[in-house]
Amino acid sequence: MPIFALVDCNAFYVSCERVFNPRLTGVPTVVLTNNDGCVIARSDEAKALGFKMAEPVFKVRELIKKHNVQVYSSNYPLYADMSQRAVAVLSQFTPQLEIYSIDESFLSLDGFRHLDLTTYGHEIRNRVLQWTGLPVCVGIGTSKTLAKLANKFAKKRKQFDGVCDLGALSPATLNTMLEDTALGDIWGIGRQLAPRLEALGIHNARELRDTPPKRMREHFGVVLERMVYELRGISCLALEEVTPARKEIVVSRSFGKATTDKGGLLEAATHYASRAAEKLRRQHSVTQLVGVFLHTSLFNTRDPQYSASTTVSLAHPTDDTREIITAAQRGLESLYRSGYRYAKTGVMLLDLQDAANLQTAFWNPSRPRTKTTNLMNTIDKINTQMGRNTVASGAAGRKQAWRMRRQWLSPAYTTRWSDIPVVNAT
DNA sequence: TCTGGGGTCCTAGGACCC
DNA sequence: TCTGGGGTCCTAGGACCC
Repeated sequence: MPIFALVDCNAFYVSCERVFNPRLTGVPTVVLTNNDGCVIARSDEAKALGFKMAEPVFKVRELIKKHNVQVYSSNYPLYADMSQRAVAVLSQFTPQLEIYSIDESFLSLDGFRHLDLTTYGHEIRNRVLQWTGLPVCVGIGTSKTLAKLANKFAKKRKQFDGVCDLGALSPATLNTMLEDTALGDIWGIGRQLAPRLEALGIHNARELRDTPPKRMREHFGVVLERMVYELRGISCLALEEVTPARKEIVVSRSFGKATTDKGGLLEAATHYASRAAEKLRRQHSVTQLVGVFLHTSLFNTRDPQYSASTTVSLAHPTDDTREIITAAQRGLESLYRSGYRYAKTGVMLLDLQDAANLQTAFWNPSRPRTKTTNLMNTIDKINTQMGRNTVASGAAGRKQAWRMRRQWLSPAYTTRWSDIPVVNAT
């Protein structure tokens, strides 16, 4: 039987801010989504004050003011860099690791059965904290689903002190803990599934575990069937060490302020198209189908609503920013209707293929591949070294009135020379 | 006034084929 | 008047994740 550990960083974005701003320690702090729209990370103090996950900021203005809560805009370059550092530490504890998200990794502990895994978990926890400044919790179990659950116990129940190995618990204790676990706390059960399970008389994790898998398959399909096995400790979901190439790439943003202006929309689409093309090249893929969508605000019900999407096929597979921009602009032109206040647009790259596997005959004969590749590589290199958008399409605009709000952005402490913190020793 | 962004997997149903 | 069965591929939509 495999053994998995899930290592998850506590309030990751808030913790990243705290590493470089220790003044925030013990102070209620929240981090917001892009556009400063919703709360996505909360310190323990903020949770205690009643801040909810994904709550819109305008609903909690008073609460922020009343308790002098510290507010930060999302600083993704900082979080991505801190995430890499944490993974580098975790890699010292296992040869097999899956980066599951920016703040979570699955570790295979198959080769460490001879150790006391709870102790090992504490070593992981201590070293990540000491070397990166990030507090993490560790959950250990014989399936990914159980490791996720164990992590939740490690986080919520003080007696575990941040590390919970389900294998170290007696069956009776585990049963009680599963009975106390709401369906929604299980990995893979969301808002829709929970009430449907309740209707079948299944109310907690233990009852789901003890349901015949076949029954779940009949009612919900293979996903829930697998979940029952996973809860029984029979692993169905393997560790994925190499991140597979993305099957689609999406770049989309809500606007800082709704716009009626076609020019602004085209600028935004151009900007998103070039960001998407960068991502495409980074994973060495090519696209032959570019999707575009735009819509008005889902929340402003007084304004007339409009939502549309389309795809534009390309004659040849490509990773050329210029071709992708042209396609995105054409798509947007065809969708645009005047008289609406648009809140969001996005560009998708679909039908992705591995560039290396493509036969030369499929490339655009009017654009020699080597020339395109050299140009794109050069642009990517410049933008990596000199900062994003050092070289960019003029059609993305200079004013960028549509760009997102980030009112409370912290410095790029680890990724921009001018922002590196200065330490004074006296 | 103000509500994120980027993904995956699965299923059902239609088109089409032999 | 009668009108199979099985397979694949594609797409849209639902549900979930962080």
